[in-house]
Amino acid sequence: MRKTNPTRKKVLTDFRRAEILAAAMVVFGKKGFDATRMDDVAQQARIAKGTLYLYFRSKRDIYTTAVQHASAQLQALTNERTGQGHTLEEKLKGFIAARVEFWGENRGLHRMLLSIGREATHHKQTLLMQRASVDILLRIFTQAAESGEITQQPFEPAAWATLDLIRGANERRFLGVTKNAPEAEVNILVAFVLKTLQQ
Amino acid sequence: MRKTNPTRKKVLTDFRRAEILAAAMVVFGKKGFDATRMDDVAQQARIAKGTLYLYFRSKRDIYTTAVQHASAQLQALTNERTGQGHTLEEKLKGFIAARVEFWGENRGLHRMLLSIGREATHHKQTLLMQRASVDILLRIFTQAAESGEITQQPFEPAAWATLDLIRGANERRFLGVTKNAPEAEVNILVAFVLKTLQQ
Amino acid sequence: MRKTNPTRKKVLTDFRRAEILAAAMVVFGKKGFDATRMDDVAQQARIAKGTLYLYFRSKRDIYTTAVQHASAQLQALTNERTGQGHTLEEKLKGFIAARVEFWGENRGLHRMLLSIGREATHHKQTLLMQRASVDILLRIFTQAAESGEITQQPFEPAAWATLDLIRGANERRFLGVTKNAPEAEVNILVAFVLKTLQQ
Amino acid sequence: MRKTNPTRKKVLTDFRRAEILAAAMVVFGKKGFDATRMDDVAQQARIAKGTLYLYFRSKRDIYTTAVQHASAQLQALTNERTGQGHTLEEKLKGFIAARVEFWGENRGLHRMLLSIGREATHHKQTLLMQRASVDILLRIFTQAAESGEITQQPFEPAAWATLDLIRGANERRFLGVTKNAPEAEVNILVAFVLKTLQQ
DNA sequence: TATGAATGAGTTTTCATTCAT
DNA sequence: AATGAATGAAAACTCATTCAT
Repeated sequence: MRKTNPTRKKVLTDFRRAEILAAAMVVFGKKGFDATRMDDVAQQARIAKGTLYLYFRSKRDIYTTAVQHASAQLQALTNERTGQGHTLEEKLKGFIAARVEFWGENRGLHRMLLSIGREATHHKQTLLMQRASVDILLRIFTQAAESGEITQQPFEPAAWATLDLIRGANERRFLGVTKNAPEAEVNILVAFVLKTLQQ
Repeated sequence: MRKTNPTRKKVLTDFRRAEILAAAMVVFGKKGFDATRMDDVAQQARIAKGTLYLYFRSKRDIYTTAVQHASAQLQALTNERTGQGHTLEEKLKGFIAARVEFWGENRGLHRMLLSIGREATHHKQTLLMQRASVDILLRIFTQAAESGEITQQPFEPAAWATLDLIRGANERRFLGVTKNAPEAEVNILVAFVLKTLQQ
Repeated sequence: MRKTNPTRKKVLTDFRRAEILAAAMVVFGKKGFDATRMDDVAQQARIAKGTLYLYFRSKRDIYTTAVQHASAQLQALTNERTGQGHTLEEKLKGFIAARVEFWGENRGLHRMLLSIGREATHHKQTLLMQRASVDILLRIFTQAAESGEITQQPFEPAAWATLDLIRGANERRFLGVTKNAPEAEVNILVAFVLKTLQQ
Repeated sequence: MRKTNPTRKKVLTDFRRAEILAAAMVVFGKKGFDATRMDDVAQQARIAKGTLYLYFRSKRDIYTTAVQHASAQLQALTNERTGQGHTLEEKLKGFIAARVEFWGENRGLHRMLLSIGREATHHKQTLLMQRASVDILLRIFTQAAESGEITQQPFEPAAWATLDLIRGANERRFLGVTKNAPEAEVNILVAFVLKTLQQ
């Protein structure tokens, strides 16, 4: 008769939400927001359509939450990877490796997020996420300049260029255009970016 | 009994098709494929919705044709611009300028085409278009290597990187993140790519 | 090629709207707002479901418009009928006859409107309509008092009572509980109300 | 082997059913049948949604039972109140007071019951209930005629009119249109009905 | 040829009812 | 007996496509 431990309930709910988000990422990633049917998400999550609405308010709610989720995960992974490095090259490698790994494991999401969304509503979210990444890079570059590894210069263009190169490389890997191993891919990208920062 | 010159007729038809395609590019570019309504396209083209179906079989048909159209236009512009140059830098500048100009005038299309489409059906088209661009770059790079301007190396990575950088720069211009004049943008990009090709 | 006379178009649109409203009144009246399916309305109007949405924004829009329509019609009929009378009895007869006739011809609507709607959202509309009727009665009663036909008194209770009696009588007629001819019904009601106004 | 007294069990069951019915009356009255959610009823009854189905077969079953319940209660109260009176006025006052009190305490139910229901299934129930009330009134009126208090006449119209007036008065009180105290309201109604019965 | 009103299949969302715990 | 998460049928509404004019 008594309510069971509310924490227990919350854990279960969070678990279900996570399951649904995982399923949604797969389907949204494969088909995009518009072409995704709630039926598809439900089927992927192996639950009934109506159940989705016990955990999320709407299709858009699922999408938005999935994006925020992914974004947070990526930032965490980036901090972890870049924190381990000391030289510019090490930090840069960490930054890039985080993105190659993360998107490699969340391929669907990549298109969902990094190709600037078709729908105007998604632009802001995408830009915010990119902005956060650029800021991390700027910090890395500035520190390297302060420690004399590279010369001072306006780093913003190089930061954006770095993101552009990573995005392109990932896309081509996911589409099978290129077939480098992740580590090789990372090294190629690091080399490119370092060249970019040279005088 | 027939009076109308069939050629004359064809010209008219082509003209109408072109008008519709132009309208469609605007709307598809602004809203994306799914969010675009046939009503929107008709209104933009200043014709009745039903008329669209006299010139195209379906919404998807309009989309596909628009993409092919744009692709052809871009190739033509690229050939023209790169043909005028003699040094690596001149040809590269032509290549990049063609893309900055073209997409600047067809902003809508940019998202429509260069962000790898969400639906699998669009991938092929996008990749074909990119492949054509990469091939042109490879030719430019190889000629420069032959003429001793740069050292021989596997140029494919640099070619793809060039496209990545152009795409990113254009996106940011269209979204207002960066505000460089076209010429300045081109110069920045050329410099980046040349660095990329250095030892 | 030229647009046809815009008036012509408006006439057609109004006609369609009227057709849909008529159909909607029948179905809403029979089943009530919630239990009515848009399919039902469409079928009753002999058009496709989607067509409803070319003329009305939503189910509620159809309902609201139908109510306003009916309300306006009733007011007009009331003014016509009461305007013809000179004595209290004649005017009262006009007022009541208008309601017996009108609802007799729009039975469905009667339940839709006069049984105070179940849903809170409909109360305001219903009350506004009743208020308008009460005001007409008050004017009639006051004039009769001024001309000495009846004694001055607070007329509002009698006005509401009049509406209550008419509603009940109509309901019973429509449900087959009573079977008086309309004229007889009107006379009975008039007699009741006149008694009510006596000292 | 059985231990539990079946009567005891039945008492418990009846108690639960009564609790649920009370909760249901509140919610149905406030929102109407269609707009009421089983969740609402469960919450109001402070039990789980599933539990409702241990005591009732369906939403409609709850509704129907609630109506019958209310109807029986009203009849009982009416008998009690009218039984105390000796003159026409006293009995009539009892009859009306019973209805003003009862509905005042079960406001929700009022709309649920007395506004002739939208769905045909509800009509019969409502009519049966009204018929019972009319019969009581007829008895009161006939007795008064026999004792010479009023003259013989067809009393059915006056009986129905009485119900109409009570219903209207109650509705307006519940909606806040009028604000008379219950006793005042009763007196006004009695006066109206007595006038109605005069020559 | 051009129109735009009409269509109805397909989509998101709701909620009475069921059922595993 | 009680719970409340899960279900899926059903409803409102959209929009690509058709077709009578």
